[in-house]
Amino acid sequence: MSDRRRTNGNSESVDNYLKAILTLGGPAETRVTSTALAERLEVAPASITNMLQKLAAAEKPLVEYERHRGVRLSSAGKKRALEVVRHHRLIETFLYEVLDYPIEEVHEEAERLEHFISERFEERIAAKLGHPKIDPHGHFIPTMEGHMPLQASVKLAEVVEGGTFVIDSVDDRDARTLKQLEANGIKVGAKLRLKPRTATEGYSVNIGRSAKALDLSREMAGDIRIVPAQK
Amino acid sequence: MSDRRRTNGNSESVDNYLKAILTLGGPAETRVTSTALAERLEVAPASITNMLQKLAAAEKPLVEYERHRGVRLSSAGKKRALEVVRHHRLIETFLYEVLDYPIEEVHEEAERLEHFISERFEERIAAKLGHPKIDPHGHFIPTMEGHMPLQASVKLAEVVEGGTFVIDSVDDRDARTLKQLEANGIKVGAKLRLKPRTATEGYSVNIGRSAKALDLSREMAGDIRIVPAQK
DNA sequence: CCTACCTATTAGGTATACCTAAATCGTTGA
DNA sequence: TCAACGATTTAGGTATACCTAATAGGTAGG
Ligand SMILES: [Mn+2]
Ligand SMILES: [Mn+2]
Ligand SMILES: [Mn+2]
Ligand SMILES: [Mn+2]
Repeated sequence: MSDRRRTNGNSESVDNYLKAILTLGGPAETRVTSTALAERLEVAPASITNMLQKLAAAEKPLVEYERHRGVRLSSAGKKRALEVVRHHRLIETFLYEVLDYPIEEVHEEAERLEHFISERFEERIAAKLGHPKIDPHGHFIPTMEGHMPLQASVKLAEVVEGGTFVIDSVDDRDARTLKQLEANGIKVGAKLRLKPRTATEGYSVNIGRSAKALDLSREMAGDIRIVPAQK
Repeated sequence: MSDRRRTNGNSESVDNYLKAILTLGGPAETRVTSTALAERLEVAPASITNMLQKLAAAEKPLVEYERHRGVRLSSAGKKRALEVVRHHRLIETFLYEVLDYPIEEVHEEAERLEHFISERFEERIAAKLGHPKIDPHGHFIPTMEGHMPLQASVKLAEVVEGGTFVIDSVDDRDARTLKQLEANGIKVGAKLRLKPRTATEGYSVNIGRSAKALDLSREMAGDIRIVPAQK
């Protein structure tokens, strides 16, 4: 099967590069370095350079690449990246809602299947789920047209002032941490009181109306995004 | 992604070879020729020879191969082939029952996804469906342990005497023909009266209690399997 | 302003899974 | 028996997507 490409025409690898560039470039779509991609994709830097040159040289380039200056997505590349993200998040939602997966296991399965489902499959699970806008981790699901609102939340680990917050979303990539969060009642939509941070201290929070303070590991704090609670 | 292999360890290609050998070898597990595989998999004969030698030479061989004498599955190969068939048929059932796919579209999607789902996914859709034994085309779904009853039905195209029959199963690989069958009410479990065949004639049948005779194309007749009606 | 040092690219390889063209094997009919 | 023919295998390539080692580029501190 030399043509290990799906309906759309990109290989699984290419899809993963595009998604990584989308994520690492952030909403500002800043250029992404080879090293950053190498780390994210767990591939040697030399391999990254190779792939980027190939993607940039294609008839219909998926990225804009300048030697030694990093890459950004072309509009075709961005379109495809958002489509893959849509697949990923719809699949996660489906696995969680319909197939009763544990929250920490949806990501890995979605990471594989996102590349292989047809447009029909995408459409059918979206319909079955009532065209959801948010996945089980609190992330926006891009629309069929490739639109996605930008995230207003901030990383808990970066918040200094204390206060009451609502959990906006959690990172989905580390199953272990995600399971710990879940076990401590840290899930999307939950309320959380955060102690003001004093220099060296860790992160001490109260979940919901609990009086018991919970000390978050650095990992946990880094994987949680929050927004100020209403009023 | 040089390691384009799933949880289990075989590539998509290898899985497809194993499945083809299982099917072409039939219940008697006769040796399958390179040519037969080449046709089935739409791959050049030379490529078949290459792959068979690789599969036979592996530490844990998936096939028994003798130069110029064809291949058969080893017991490891058979185990994996049945697992892939189980995936395929569970996915088809799922697409049909849960996602409301048209019958003629389930096969193609299953053909891709069968290689990429996890054991958990397999288990969850099986549970959701109530551990079905038969897929939407009337084919047995191998059990988790790798058992599959053998098919008692015969090809309609090979039946000479007339009589009343029940449609046991239909071939799933040609979407066009399958759609035609469906459109004519030819579906699993339906009753069918077949005129005795006179030498050159085609296949004339009545579906259900219909008085209108239907002339089947060679294609259609070849894709239907039937069993004598009870009593 | 120039060297270290880190980043990135080039060069040269590997494995998988294909392909075409050129042998070679096996069987069968004269 | 044996030559011819079709089936099968061998030989030699391609494309994708990786890798390691060697080289070159950029920049920040002295
Ligand atoms: Mn995810
Ligand atoms: Mn992926
Ligand atoms: Mn099928
Ligand atoms: Mn398949």
